[in-house]
Amino acid sequence: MVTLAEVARHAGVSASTVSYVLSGRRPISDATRERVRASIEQLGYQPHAGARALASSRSRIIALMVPLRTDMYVPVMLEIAVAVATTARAHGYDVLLLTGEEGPSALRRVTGSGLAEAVILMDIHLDDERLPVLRAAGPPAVLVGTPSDPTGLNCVDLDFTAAGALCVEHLAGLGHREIAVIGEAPGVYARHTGFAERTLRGLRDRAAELGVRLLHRPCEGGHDAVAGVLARIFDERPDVSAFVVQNETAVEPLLALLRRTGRAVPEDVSVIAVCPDQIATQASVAVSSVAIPAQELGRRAVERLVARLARPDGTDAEGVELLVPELTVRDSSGPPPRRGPGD
Amino acid sequence: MVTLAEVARHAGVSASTVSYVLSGRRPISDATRERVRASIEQLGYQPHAGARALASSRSRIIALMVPLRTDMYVPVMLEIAVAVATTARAHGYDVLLLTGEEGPSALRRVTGSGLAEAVILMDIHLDDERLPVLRAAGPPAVLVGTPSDPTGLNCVDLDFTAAGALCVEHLAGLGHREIAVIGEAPGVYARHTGFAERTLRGLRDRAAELGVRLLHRPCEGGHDAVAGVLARIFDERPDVSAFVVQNETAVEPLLALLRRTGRAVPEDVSVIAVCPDQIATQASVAVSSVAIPAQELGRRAVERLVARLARPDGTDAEGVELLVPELTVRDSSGPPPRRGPGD
DNA sequence: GACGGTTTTCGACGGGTTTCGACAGCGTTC
DNA sequence: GAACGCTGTCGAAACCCGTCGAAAACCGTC
Repeated sequence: MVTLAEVARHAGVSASTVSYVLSGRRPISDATRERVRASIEQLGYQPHAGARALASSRSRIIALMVPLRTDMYVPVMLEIAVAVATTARAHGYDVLLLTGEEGPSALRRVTGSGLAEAVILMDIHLDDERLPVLRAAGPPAVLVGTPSDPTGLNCVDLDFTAAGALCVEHLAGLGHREIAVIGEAPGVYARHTGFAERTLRGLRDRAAELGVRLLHRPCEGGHDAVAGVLARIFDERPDVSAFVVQNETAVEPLLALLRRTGRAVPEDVSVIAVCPDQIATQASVAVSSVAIPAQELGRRAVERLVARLARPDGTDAEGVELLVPELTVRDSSGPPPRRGPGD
Repeated sequence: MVTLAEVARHAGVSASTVSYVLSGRRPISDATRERVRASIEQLGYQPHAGARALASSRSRIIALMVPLRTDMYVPVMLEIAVAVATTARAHGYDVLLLTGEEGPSALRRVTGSGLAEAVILMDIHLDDERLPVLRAAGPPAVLVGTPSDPTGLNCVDLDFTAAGALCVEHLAGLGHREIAVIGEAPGVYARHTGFAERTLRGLRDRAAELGVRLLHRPCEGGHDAVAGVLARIFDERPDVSAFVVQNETAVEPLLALLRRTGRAVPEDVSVIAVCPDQIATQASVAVSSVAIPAQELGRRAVERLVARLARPDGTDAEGVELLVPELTVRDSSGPPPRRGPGD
């Protein structure tokens, strides 16, 4: 392995000079710099990451904690992770992949050992057990998601409450008075996953304001589960004329089931979803949807973190950064059917 | 930050003793060990990762390179990644997340700088551009997937050729003589992605052996794309009685389209897929499928790597480890319809 | 008191980063 | 013209924190 000392010898300068050429933390004459650069090139020198981390106490590594469960929003998760990785690289950082498995202690481990300088957390629960670690002399952190009390924390999230409201507004604006919500799997709510509960609140609050009836049912993924939930919904509320779906795996089954039971979308029933655009556009009916800006979330999380790490005084511009949801109207939503006198 | 020296002082021993308590590379008396342990506990000591890596020239980090494109087999990718991460942790390693974006140079970077000791590569193309880097004095590596020439490389993969063969056998055994294959997006074949091409070869070879006609069509994801491909297939080969699908996003659309065009599955048409079990079981008809053992692949890749790293002589038990595919028969495959004389 | 075995310490690394100071070159000043 | 200060470059050496080879200290024995 080539070391900095060898480069220095080769270029006829001292080790510190090479170091400064690399870091640019002090001016080096053009001639020297070029000579050093050439030596680095020739010898194929690469600074040793460990030595660097030791000497500078900066590892240039960001830890990313993804949920262990891969039972929900998988494409979104991966897309965020990839966006985090590429954005981090653009800023000279690498990304360490942590799963939720180890729990909060993983944070202490990678942070306390100086392995990672900062962390990004995904799959935030309202009362997330990792938060105490962060608040107590924790490392710089950004949450992708929002807990119930974000005080002292740094969050980036889609405004799911607004997303929920937006869905109801759209449907109410079209004339729907009775809406059903097909949600995530029951476990997601049981864990008090932030985005799911917030969406639900947004839906309910705006529904109440607009005098729209709302029925929410959690739903496991897959065709059969959706079939069961759908049957129950129509049983309880035969007048439902619109669905809001927040469950990637339920979109297509719902469309199929509606079709099979003779309900045309959007003529008889409207469907809108909170899901990645890919799901919405690839469905058998292009679904009106509120997109989940996965890449944007990942990118912003890293940028916040990098900005924070660049600040030498360690001040934390805490706060929640909410992205404004946007509803794209496609082919699955329209006015409710006119009810004839006999209905 | 607490250092090893402070622990040593606190416990009244030398630094090296603490180090040996930690590493266990040398016997330490019970009394001393306990004292040191207590001090570590009390002070909340955590060894500095960088210092460790520097001194031992082992970073205990494995780099995992995932494809940048998140356009195919997303759940499988994430599942493998998560399995890699958890298995690695179980062996004391952490995982660095690389995207394909940087290309082969990323391998040089993390490896040359001693950031990562070894790498796991996913999304292997037949003539992958990262392979030269690996062969030329490369780091320990395991590929999840198989290139066309695996000489000198370490691969873990599902035997996709056998998987393809298995599909044809199953259908031929049921009596089908005319099979259509709905494949991955054209881009996947254009890139010569290993698993896609191998599956295809397995399908074709066995079809030829068994005298079955086979038609292969790549297919973008999504309902409309599948509709187009399906129409073309029935146009070219009206007698197709079975489909093999290797494209996560095409399974459900295919089922829906068959239903809509009045073809019952499996009475009129059989469908089998090469896909994760979750997709197969959650579809509107439980699909007979060859599972993609994502977790197993991730786990084995790490275990091979760890075994290799543990070998002090650096010998490489190279070779390709192929998992035997298993076909699970569900509700989507059966004998072809009997053809009346008028057909 | 020498000896074998076990336990512990000393100190030299590993490869960068950064502080401090040396030195050169140049313009001022008396 | 010598002394002085300044800026712009660079080098020496301390330091970051573990690891591990070599050697010392300690124990009980013969």
